[in-house]
Amino acid sequence: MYQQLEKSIGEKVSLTAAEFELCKTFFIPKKLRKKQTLLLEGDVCSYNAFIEKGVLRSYTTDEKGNEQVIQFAFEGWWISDLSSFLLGSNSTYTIEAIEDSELLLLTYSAREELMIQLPVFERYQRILLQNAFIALQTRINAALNASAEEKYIKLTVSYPDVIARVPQHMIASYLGLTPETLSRVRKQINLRK
Amino acid sequence: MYQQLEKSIGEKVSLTAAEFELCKTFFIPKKLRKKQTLLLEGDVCSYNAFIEKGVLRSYTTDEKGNEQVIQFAFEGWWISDLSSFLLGSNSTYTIEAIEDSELLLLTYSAREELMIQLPVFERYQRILLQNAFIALQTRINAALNASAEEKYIKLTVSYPDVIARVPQHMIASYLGLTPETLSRVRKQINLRK
DNA sequence: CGCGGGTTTGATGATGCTCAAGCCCGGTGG
DNA sequence: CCACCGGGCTTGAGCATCATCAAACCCGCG
Repeated sequence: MYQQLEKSIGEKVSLTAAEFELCKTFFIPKKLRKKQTLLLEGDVCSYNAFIEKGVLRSYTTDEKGNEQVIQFAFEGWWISDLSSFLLGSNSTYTIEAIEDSELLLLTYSAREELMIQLPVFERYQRILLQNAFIALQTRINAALNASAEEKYIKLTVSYPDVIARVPQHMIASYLGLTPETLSRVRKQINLRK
Repeated sequence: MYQQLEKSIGEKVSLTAAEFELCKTFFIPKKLRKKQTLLLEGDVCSYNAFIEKGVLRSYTTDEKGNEQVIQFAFEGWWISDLSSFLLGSNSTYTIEAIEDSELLLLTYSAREELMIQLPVFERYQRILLQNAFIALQTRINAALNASAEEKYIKLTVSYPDVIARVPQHMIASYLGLTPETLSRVRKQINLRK
C-alpha cells in the first residue's frame, strides 16, 4: 500500500527505513471507485492526496457548465487544490477518480507536523513543487503558442499514459479543444501514417 | 538595497534581525540597465534572481524566431529558469531587463547552503513556489479557455502593473496573441466605455 | 434488443492570424 | 531647431484554424 510513496520520496531525498515508518503513520489510506470524488467544487480541500494506484483528474466548471480539466494524476503523483488546501478557501475544483484508485491522504495539520518532525519531507515537497512548476511553464507555453495538433502530439510524447488511460473528451478539455476538434486532429495524424 | 527582500521573506515566515543579516551575506547585488540580459538562451542559469527594483521578463525564441514571453517579474518577485538552475541544463529562456533594475543574485550553492543554515529559508522558498504554482494553474486555465478579450481583461485586473509598465507587444506575446489582435481588443474595450 | 455515452463526420461561422500599409512619437544628426 | 528615421502601435483585407450545431455511428451494458 505504500510502495509508490516510498519510491517517490526515495527518488527525491534519502530516508531511513525508520523515518519512512514514521512518515507512513501520518497518512490516511482511502479507496475511490471510478467517478467517485475526493473533493467537490465549493468545499474546502482537506487533503493532499498521493496516488498509490489509479488515475484522478481535477476540473472546474465554467458559467456555461462546461468542465475544464486542469490536471490528470497517476500512480506516484500528488493531487489536490493547493490554493484551497493551503488557505482554507472554497475550492474551485472538483477532484474525481477516472479509474478505481487507492490514495494516501495527508491533512493540513498532518503535513505541517510531518514537515517539522521530518524536515527532509519539507525538502521532498519543495522538490516536487519545483518539478510541477517547471512542467506547468512548459505546458503554458504550448497552450499559448501551439496549434491543436502540436499540443496533442506533445502530449502523446510527454505523457503517453494520458492517451492510453483517459477518455478522449477529457483529453480534449485538458488541451483546451472541443471533442470534435480532437477527433479530427487524430484522424489527420492517422491519415499521414 | 535589501528592503524588498526583507519584506518578502517577512511576509511568508518569521525571521530575526540577526538571521536576516546572515541571509543577506549569501546574495550578490547586481544592476542591470534596460535591455541588458541576466541569462541568454543556451547558457546555464547560474542565479536565482530577486528583484529589488525594476522589471524583468523571461522569454523563449521559437523556430520562426518569434519571442514568446513566459513571465514578467517586478519588485519583490523572483525570476530564473528553474529547470536550468536546478538541473544545470542549458536554458531555453532569455532573461532581460525591461527597465533599469537592481537584483540580488543567489547561486545554486549559496541557496543550498542558505537553506541548510537557515531552514526557515527553505520554508520561504517552498511557500513562494506554492504561490507561483497556484498562479500558473489559474493562468493555464485562462490561456486554454478564455478569449483574447477575456485574457486581457483578467490581466488588467490581476496585474495592473503589467499594463502600466510593460510595452504592449510584450503583453501580447505573454497572452499568446499577436500585437495586432491585442491592439484591436483594446480598441473594442475602449469603444464600450 | 435497445438504450446511451462517447466518438466521428459534415456544414457553417466566428475568432484571431497574416500580410501590408499608415500613423504616431521620441530620438538623432544636420 | 527642424527634418528625418525607426520602432511600436493601429488599421484594413483576406484567410486559416477551430468552435458550434446537428446528425450518424459505434459499442458496451442493462
